[in-house]
Amino acid sequence: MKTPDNDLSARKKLILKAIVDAHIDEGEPVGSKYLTQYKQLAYSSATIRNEMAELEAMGYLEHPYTSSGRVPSNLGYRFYVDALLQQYSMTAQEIFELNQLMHAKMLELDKLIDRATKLASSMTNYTGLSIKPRPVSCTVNRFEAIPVDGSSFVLVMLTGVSTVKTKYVKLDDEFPKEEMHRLGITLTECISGLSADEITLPKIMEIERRMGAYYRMVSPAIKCIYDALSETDSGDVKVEGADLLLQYPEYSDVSRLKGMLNLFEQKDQLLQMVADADDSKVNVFIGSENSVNTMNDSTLVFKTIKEGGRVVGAIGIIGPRRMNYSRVISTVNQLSAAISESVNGSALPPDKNNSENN
Amino acid sequence: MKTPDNDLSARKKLILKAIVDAHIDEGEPVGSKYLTQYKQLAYSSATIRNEMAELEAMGYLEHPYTSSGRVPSNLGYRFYVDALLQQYSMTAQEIFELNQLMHAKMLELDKLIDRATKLASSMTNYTGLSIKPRPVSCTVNRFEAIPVDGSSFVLVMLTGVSTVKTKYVKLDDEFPKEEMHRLGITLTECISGLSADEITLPKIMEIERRMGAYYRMVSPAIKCIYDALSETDSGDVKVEGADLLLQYPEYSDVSRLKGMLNLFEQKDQLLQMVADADDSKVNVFIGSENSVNTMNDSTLVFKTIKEGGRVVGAIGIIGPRRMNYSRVISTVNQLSAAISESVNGSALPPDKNNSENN
DNA sequence: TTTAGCACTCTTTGTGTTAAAGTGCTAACC
DNA sequence: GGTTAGCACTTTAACACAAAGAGTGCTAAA
Repeated sequence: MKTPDNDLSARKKLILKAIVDAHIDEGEPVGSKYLTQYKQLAYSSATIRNEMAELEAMGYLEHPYTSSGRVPSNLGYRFYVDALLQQYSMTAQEIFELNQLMHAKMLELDKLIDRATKLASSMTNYTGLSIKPRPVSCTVNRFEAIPVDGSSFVLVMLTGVSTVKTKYVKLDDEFPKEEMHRLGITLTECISGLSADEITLPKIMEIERRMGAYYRMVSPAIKCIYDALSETDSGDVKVEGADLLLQYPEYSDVSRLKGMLNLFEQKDQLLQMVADADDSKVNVFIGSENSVNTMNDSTLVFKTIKEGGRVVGAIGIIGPRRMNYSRVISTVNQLSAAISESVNGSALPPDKNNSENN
Repeated sequence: MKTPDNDLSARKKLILKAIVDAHIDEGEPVGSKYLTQYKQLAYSSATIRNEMAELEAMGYLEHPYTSSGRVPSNLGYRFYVDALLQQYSMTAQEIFELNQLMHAKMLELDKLIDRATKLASSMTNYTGLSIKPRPVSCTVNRFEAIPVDGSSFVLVMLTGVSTVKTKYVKLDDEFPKEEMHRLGITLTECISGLSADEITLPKIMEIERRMGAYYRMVSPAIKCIYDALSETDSGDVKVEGADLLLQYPEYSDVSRLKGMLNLFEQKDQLLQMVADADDSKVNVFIGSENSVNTMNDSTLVFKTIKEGGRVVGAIGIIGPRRMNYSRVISTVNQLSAAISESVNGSALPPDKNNSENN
């Protein structure tokens, strides 16, 4: 549901923007009298009152009760984000920190996303979410078996998505170390690039044949590969700076805080949102848009990170619905762009900031 | 400060235990009248009242205000845990789950600790802490360099503590893949078993000499090794099930919840506690024992996990001071014992449960 | 030594009152 | 017609105050 700009007169837009800005600053419902102090609104409180009544009728504002200032509705915030928001430009310090991150040359995606999320959280002062979906069809490009002792080795798997997985494999017997090494090579030759369900019995038999007398190493290794490829904990969501929520009055209500902490534990829901999201722009879920009803008064801003066309993660910021959108959106946008650049080698231009959902 | 048993008459002990039990069950201050319903206490409320007054004078009980039932003090809980608690025995289901964990043969310590913490949290219904200190003198037993492309490789490090670390190393130039492999072997030969500060310039020069014309691969690799060994985020604390806190009324007070969430973010403090702790038994920090004042009304129970005499991690449970101690202590004890067994190969007998601090 | 009884203290809960904030509407004004 | 001033109305927030409830401490009796 796109909200066309021409629904609203220029003055209504001005007033709506002023209300959202004021509410973001003050955290409290804003009244008509308060708005008269804005020099751009050279009208009396009564005029503004009339406009506010109309904006409310249109669904952009809400009344907590019969008479105490107005608060933007989800739709109001949505319009603000889509049409009224002006681009935040980063300070020198912020750009510096961002460059720091990019020059770390920490090319392992997992760690990169964690770091970026931490940075995003500290830059915005909201809680960060480091999201790493485990893609359904994860494949391994290269296997390497590193002997630990005679009867066990570490299987290192370089996946297609700039990550490294390791599994400790315990064998039932003693085997020569050279054979373990050879197993790695054989696995790479036979099943690299295949997803879990493409590793068929004939393939496994082929590997066992190649391993000759040492065929009994194969089965435990394959089991571990299955585990790694179809990891039961199907994705990972790390929460960075949950305590930051508490500085905002909306979370001094225990039940609301509870909802939020619950959301953090139900990582599936977050992963689902990321999976369903538009991966070309910054996504902004305001309030209870998009079904997750626990976050009725919160907003989630995130952008996915792609590698070779595949979504491999996302960094997000979650905070009160009354958040500093321009700041948060541009931070998330810049950081995810920085990571994509780092991972894909070439710099993709950051997307336009605006987004639409619902 | 050990509390000798003979400070208290048998009846006082009985009453103290009854008070702690009742308070754990009900969550509210307990009064003299309430206690008369315990059939073991065949006394009138007045008699119990007198005893309670004395217990309070001795410091075992506290008065929230002039007149509303008593609550155990830190000292009261301490005495309860040290002297009055009887061993909780696990149900068949719990033993089953525990065995499940042990049979997973997931020999990577990190993952093992995470799994066990998750299990401990769900078994006790309190928040779990998966604690992995980065030992000061972390050493690498074996290096392996796995080429990714001509100018980068993944450096896999098998550390002395059953963990695997990987670092992505980006080189400034193109190098043959065989040389990358040879670098791994050379590193293993020259600096395996050394800690970060033992990797001196002569050693590095030796490695460069051995790599001959390819000496320029060495410096980026060494840098990564330094990073890995002295990882700035010097340890890792994962919080499992923070939302479980919210079911306990002590955390419906926002400021207390805030303190707890804060504690979760200040991982250093937790790591310090683990580092200072007695590693031979289950540690129980009750209330504000041991300086961490943010957890005034909470208790932390944890036990370290040792491998080859070194503390390599800990699993812990944190919850309201009014927690089910017997349950929590035995769960933590069993799970950490199971991990130690799994890691050290041989089964160490679980320690005695009791503990003392402060 | 134990118990019954009672006065006392302190919290909790509910109620009524007042002040403040902000709206909605009407009528006047430019 | 758009804008403004004025005023009645509504609702919350804050405060005080009273009544109820719970549990103790103490005294005196069993």
